[in-house]
Amino acid sequence: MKNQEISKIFYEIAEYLKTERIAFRPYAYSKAALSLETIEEDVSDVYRKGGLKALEEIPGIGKNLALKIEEYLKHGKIKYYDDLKKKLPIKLDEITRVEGMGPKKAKILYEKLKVKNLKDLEKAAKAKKLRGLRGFGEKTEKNIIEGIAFLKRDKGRFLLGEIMPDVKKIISSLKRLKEVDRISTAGSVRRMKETIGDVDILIVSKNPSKVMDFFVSLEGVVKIWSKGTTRSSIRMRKGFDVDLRVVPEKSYGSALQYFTGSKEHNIFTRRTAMDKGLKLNEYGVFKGSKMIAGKTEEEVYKAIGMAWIPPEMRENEGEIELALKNSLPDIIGYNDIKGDLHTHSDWDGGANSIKEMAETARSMGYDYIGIADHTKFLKIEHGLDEKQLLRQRKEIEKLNAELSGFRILQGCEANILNDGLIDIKDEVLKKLDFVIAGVHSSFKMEKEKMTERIIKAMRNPNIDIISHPTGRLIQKRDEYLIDFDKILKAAKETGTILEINSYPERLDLKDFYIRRAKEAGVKMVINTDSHHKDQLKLIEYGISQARRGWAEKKDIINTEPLNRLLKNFRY
DNA sequence: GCCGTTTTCGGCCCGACTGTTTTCAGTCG
Repeated sequence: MKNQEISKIFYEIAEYLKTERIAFRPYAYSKAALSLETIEEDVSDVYRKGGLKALEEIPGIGKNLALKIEEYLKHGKIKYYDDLKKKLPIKLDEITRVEGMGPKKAKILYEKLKVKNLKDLEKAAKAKKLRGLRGFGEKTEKNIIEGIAFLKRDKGRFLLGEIMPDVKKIISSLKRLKEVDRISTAGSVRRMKETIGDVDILIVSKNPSKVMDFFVSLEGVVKIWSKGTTRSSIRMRKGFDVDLRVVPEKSYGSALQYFTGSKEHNIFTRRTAMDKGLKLNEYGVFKGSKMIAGKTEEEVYKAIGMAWIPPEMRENEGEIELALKNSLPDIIGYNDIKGDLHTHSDWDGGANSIKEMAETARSMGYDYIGIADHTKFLKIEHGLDEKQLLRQRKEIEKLNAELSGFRILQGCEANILNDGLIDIKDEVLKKLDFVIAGVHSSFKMEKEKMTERIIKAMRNPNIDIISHPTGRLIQKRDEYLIDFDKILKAAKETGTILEINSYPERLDLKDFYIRRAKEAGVKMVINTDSHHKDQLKLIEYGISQARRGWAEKKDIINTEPLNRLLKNFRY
């Protein structure tokens, strides 16, 4: 798809234009770049079907940019961009990734010191050549060296599940401060995005300097980027940054709305407000100079004619249109799950016994738990064979006899072999309460073969659930190649349930696919894939992913009580 | 360079903070 390539070029052009101190045109280019990034259609298709006219229909693309897109599609390059690069032959995108380095500083460094890339920049800074240049001093030099070190160490984004425990700790420390009147996370943490760049926190306080003093001296702070009375920014030992903002009580709601984002959501909400003759910013909603809302998010959204939108949905993916009509989906809540169906016990090398897993599940208020240990093909995971599964069944029956008001279900996480067959005999699968099947080998199959492989497993009437259906590991491994539409069609036909795996590096299905599954009428289940009883609480991330995919309670089978749940299983 | 029931010109987000200056430019969100 050419969208991303062209989008990247437009973003770079915007940066180049900033070095020339041109006003507004950079803004137009970045807006167009963002637009290309987010549209679903391939620009080559758009152009093929409707030519330049159709390109101009894309928001943010006018005559001029349509021509540049055409040029790229035809010749694989854009002359305007090449000329800009010739004029300033440096790796702008690379250099501006360094915290504190923007396009204008980059230009100065090229003109004075011939700095062209990250390497040159590091060399010059370490040789103390930056200090003395206009706008540069010792501190800037030091910050640049540290910024480069950070870039080298990390890709800059963290898994939600990786930093959420730290975020909760920071929030509860701040909450204990008597100067803090109100507090909330904002930004991508509040939207529960699968990866987080930095953490935003918003508070109301009548004594901000006290709060800021406390904030910058929190346990684990390794660097103070900035400290003021309305905003401070720190880096934690783990490597992520936290931004704290203090806002007045009367603007808390609008500030929360503003800083929660996403950027695209905000652009659209502000535009909607403008259409109604109102102005929306972080301080409130204004009619002329009169403030008509701001204290709570609910009243802010109401003032611009919308229903309150759950943070997880705020990505400008159609939620605003629905909020205007007051017809947002009633997405699943964090307390709607009645049991976890994908957990591992010490039978396959997990940390805890079946009984311990069940007790933890029960203490979380669940009505049932499914034990789904690996099966024999996965030798590394001590997979169970037919005999062991039948023995395990006896033990679970015994445990259930001792329990009332709670039920342990026996499943297994069987392997879908390369040919789509399952590594456990059907007559044994039939005896279990439910069966999960997943791909755990040969991830690099061709798309068609992999799709066929999974669909064949779905057609086995003993298979109820497909675990982590796309196989991705965030920042580590891409999803395997599958035709998701075909998978959905087969799931619908066979009544197979697709898993939303809550494991922080999986989150599989991801939000985008969840939404498609929901639209296709395919049922899903939110599981943790726990190998330890403490991991059962990871369910929060599966639920947030489901919310980001607009899933409702009725789309998720493990929101149902036991008797209804069991009807979803075929044998 | 885009956009438009405020429509073909004049807006486009702008405030906070740092590090440099000696009143402000650059960066960030």
